[in-house]
Amino acid sequence: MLTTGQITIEPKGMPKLLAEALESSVIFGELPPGARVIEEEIAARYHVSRSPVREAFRQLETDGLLIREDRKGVRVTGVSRRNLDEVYMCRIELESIAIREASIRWKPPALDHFGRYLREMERAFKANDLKAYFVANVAFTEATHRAADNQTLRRLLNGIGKQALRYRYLAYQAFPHLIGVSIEGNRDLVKHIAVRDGDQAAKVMRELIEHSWRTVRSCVTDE
Amino acid sequence: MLTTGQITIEPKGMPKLLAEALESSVIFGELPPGARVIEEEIAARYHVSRSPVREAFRQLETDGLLIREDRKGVRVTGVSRRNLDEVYMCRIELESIAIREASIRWKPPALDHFGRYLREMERAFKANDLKAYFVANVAFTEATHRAADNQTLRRLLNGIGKQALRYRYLAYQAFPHLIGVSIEGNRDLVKHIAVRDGDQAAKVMRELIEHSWRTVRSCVTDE
DNA sequence: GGCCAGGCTCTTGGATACAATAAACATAAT
DNA sequence: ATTATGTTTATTGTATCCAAGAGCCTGGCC
Repeated sequence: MLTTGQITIEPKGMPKLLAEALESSVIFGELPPGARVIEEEIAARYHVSRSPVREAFRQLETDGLLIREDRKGVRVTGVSRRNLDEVYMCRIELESIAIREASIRWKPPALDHFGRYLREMERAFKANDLKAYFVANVAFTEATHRAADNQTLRRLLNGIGKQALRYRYLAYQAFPHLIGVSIEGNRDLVKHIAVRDGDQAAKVMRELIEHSWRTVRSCVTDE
Repeated sequence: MLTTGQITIEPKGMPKLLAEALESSVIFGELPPGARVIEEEIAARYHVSRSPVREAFRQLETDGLLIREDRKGVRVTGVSRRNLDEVYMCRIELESIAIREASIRWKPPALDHFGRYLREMERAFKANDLKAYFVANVAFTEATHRAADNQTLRRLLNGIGKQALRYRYLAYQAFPHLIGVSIEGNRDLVKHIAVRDGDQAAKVMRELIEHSWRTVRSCVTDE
C-alpha cells in the first residue's frame, strides 16, 4: 500500500473490487434485504469467473451483509429491530474505545484530516447534499479508526460497521434533520480530540450513537 | 443445526472441519506464530483440493489467526504484547456485554449447563489436568455467549476469541496457578448470573479478564 | 380432484488446469 | 568480488468443469 500525502493508492484485487461494488449495492438498498444473490449472475455481470465472486461473497459474509445457507444460496441479510439493537449495542462500545484511543494517540497530520472531513460535512449540509454528507461522515469515522491505531479494533469495527451503515443510510433518508445533530456532535468530538480528552470524546460519541440508534429504531419495522 | 438436549449435532462441511483442525494447530502452537501455511500442503495432507482449503483459510483469517498478504501467501498471525493489548482491550468490553446480556436473558436449562461446566472445571483442577480445564473453561465461556442470545455479539466474539485463546493457553502453561483464581471467579460469576445481577456479573468478568491480561502480558515477549 | 413419485433444473460445493506474480537463485559483466 | 539482471521456481489468483443437493414441476395413480 502506497500512501502519498493524504491519498492512498492500493492496488486492489478483483475480489476486493467486487466486494466494494456489492457492498454499496447493499448499503444503498439497490439489493434489498432478503434478496437472493447468485454467484453466476454477478460473475456474468462483471465478466469474471465464479472464483473471485465467491471470495467477494465471503468478504461480505464476514461483514454481515450477506448470509449463506448451505447448499441453498446466498441472500442479503435482513434488517430488523432485533438486528439493529444487536449491532448498535456492540457498536456503541467499540466506537467508544476507538474514539478514546484516537484521542490519546493521534499524530499531527490526523487532526487536519478530521478538520477537513468536518468541513466537507458542513459544506454538504449547507448544500443539502445527503449522499455527500453521508460519505464525508463515513470518511470521518474511518479516520478516527485509523488514528486509534489498533488493527484488531478495526477488524471488529469492520465486522459491524457495514451493517451499521445500512441503518445509518436509512435513518438519514427518513430523517434528514439528523444531519444537524450529527454535525454538531462531530464538531464537539474534534474539540475533545484536539485536547486529547478521551473520556469526554467517548462520552460525546456514546450520545451521538445512542441518538442515532433511537432515531433509526423508529423507522425500522420488524420484518 | 440440530440441538438435542445439550449436545449439538451439526453436519459440518469440509471447510469447517479443516478450519477446526487448523485452528487448534494454531492455538496449541503446533503451527508457530509467523509460520507460513501453504494451500497446497494442507490440501495434500487432508486429501482435498485447494478450494475448501481456501475457504478454511478465509475463516481463520476473519478469526485473526491467519494473515494473508496479497499474492505472497498466508502466515500464522504473530503474537506480541501489542497484539495482546489490542485483543484484550476489545475482549474486555465485549465479554462484559455478553455476560450482562446472558444474566438478563438466560432460560432455565442454561443455568444447569453453567453448573455442569463449572464442576468439570473443578474436577480438572483437582486432577491437575490442564488441557481438560482449558477445554471446560472454553465451553463455559461459549455457553454464556449462547445464553446472551445475540448473534452479532457472538460473531464479534468469535472474531477475537480465537486469538485470545492462544494467549490464554500460553498463560495457563506458564502459570498453572491461574486456574485457582479463574475457578473462583467463575463460581462468583454463576452466582450473580443465577440471581440475574448483570452488573455484578460484568464487574467480576472485567476483573477476571484484567487479571488474565496482566498475567499473560508478563509472559509474552514482544516479537 | 388431490397427493405422491420421479425426474428436471437451478445453484452451490469441490476438483483441476492454467495464468500471473513475486521471491530465490544463478550467471555474467564491470 | 559485487552487483545487476535474467531465469527459474514456488505459490497464489482465476477460469472452467463435474458432482451433489434442494426445490419445483409434471404426470400418473388413487
